[in-house]
Amino acid sequence: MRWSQTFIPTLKESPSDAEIISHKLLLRAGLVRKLTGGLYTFLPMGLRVLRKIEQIIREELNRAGGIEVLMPALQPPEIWQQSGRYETARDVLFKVKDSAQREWVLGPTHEEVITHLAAAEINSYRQMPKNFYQIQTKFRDEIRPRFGLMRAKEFIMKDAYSFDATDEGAMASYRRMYDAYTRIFARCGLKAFPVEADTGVIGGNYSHEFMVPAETGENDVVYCETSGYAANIEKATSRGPLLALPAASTGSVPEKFPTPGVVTIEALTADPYGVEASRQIKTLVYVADSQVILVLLRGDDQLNESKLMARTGAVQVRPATPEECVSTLGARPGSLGAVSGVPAKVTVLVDEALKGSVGMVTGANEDGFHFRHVEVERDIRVTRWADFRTVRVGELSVSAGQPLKIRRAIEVGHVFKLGTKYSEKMNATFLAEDGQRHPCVMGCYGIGVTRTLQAVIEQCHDDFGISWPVSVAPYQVCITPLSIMPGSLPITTAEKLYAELSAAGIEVLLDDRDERPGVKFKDSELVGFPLRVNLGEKSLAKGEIEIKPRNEPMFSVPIDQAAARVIDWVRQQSATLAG
RNA sequence: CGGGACGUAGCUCAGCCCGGUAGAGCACUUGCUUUGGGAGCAAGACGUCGCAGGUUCAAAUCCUGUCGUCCCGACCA
Repeated sequence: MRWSQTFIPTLKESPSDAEIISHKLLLRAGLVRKLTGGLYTFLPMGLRVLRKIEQIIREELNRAGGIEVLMPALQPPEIWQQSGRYETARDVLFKVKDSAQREWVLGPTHEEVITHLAAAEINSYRQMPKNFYQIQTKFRDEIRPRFGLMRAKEFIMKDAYSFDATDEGAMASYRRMYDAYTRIFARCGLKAFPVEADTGVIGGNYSHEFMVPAETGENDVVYCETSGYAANIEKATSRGPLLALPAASTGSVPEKFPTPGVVTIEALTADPYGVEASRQIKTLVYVADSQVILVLLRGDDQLNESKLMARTGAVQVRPATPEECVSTLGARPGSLGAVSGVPAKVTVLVDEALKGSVGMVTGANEDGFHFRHVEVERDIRVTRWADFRTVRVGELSVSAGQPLKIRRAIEVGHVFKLGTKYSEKMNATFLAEDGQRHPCVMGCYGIGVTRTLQAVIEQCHDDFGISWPVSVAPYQVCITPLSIMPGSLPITTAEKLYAELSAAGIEVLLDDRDERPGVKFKDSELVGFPLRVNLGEKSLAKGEIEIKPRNEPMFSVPIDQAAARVIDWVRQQSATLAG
């Protein structure tokens, strides 16, 4: 391809609505253009990268036994009602009406469609395992699209769904996909690593997210370098808070004392009270699926809502309003406690960090008063103990007892053992060897294709622009003649090299624009081609061609060896990425 | 949905406080010069100042509303 024939609108300056580096580079390198918030047009260079990532995904999934299908993006709401997600996924569902005022759903994912298919078509254990996948545009009614392709209203996703006759079979399918994902991201040149993920209301222990470390990511990953433990902070556990609780009881009974105007943990730590946050009990009132519950944490801990949902099985949780607090406990937030005045029907969930705690301070359910000398196990009616707190950096890992670290990351993939949640609801059953009907055991597996593209940029760039791994680069080589005067040595040599490389199957872009060398150099570095070949009068006169890998120093080779050296370089880089 | 900021040329932005002929740089067109790291000179084209009302002799500028964008938060199947 010739530069003048394609369309690469590069920009010197970043549009002001781009915040993070990968978003700026997407625009500056002419890969995409914004139509409106969360909706982007892929231009030729961006589309080529996208297709390459898709191709890597296809190859690896096919190798892992996946079979490609294509499901409708437009879906009837009935199947969403059947699975129950018409309600639970309400906030992200795009709905449209046709001319007859009939409602349709634009699919954010396809569990319902594929399970509907399986229900009709899979009747025997002999038809399994099956693993269907597709690469398709998804729609999600994001409240706040941001960061370019990272979080968009419309995005391309690879989604796969496995069907097995047995739990062991489902685990094997899961493992195959986990391994395939590892290879896919490695081939894309991405340093992505799997972390344990929250399984939400479905439960179970089999969910991993593939994370790309990046400060601009929207996830916090907790990890231990010694044991290799890594988990999404929604799921992560530790050996508990670092600060130990006081060992000795400070009094035999809870004692009420006045705390006028004190409504925060922090205010109680100040004079004249001087109660450290770790000696306070934080009493949170939540509404879990319309049920009012209390959650008690140590004052210096934060509630982890994902854990709350996982432990209670609630589909939706939210903090209670001040009015709901008053009607339940008789006091406003800031003076709440569970020592007295808790209605018998209200569930009291207590974080395990409070186990054995004595000499604690908590609200008295009376505005302006707190209790001191509280012993949780003695003075509070505990419905259930569990882990509800958010892990903090430096706490010790459960397995190795070493300090945990936390870092930001971009989620690019997710593997999830679903079990029979959807197959039961949508009646996807089969006849097993034992002559009985069983629900299929399912797994689902997603890769954000457009997000992966941007994650590569986020990870592979420098001050000059993008630096594509050769496996996903829009073109592997950019030939840059410094003069395009017809008949001049640079352009004739360039044409010859272009023909040789193309014949060898190398993807080459020939920068045939009538631009000054500086412009061509800057543009090729901005767009990020892995290898550039400079053809200038001076070096050609010496019988040499300059080869400039994007990330390595330039070197010169004799003209007649140039094609072979370029081909070698590209093949070597490709081989490295292919593992 | 709450809090904040911003909408002026294709892009980045100034002008707005204090109302009076709509600006700069980059990009674009033409010519000349230049030709190994985002060139120089000259000429040129490009705008209902987001939109709608209002105040005023007069509104990019002041007021009200509205739409859009971005940031923080809430949300994230």
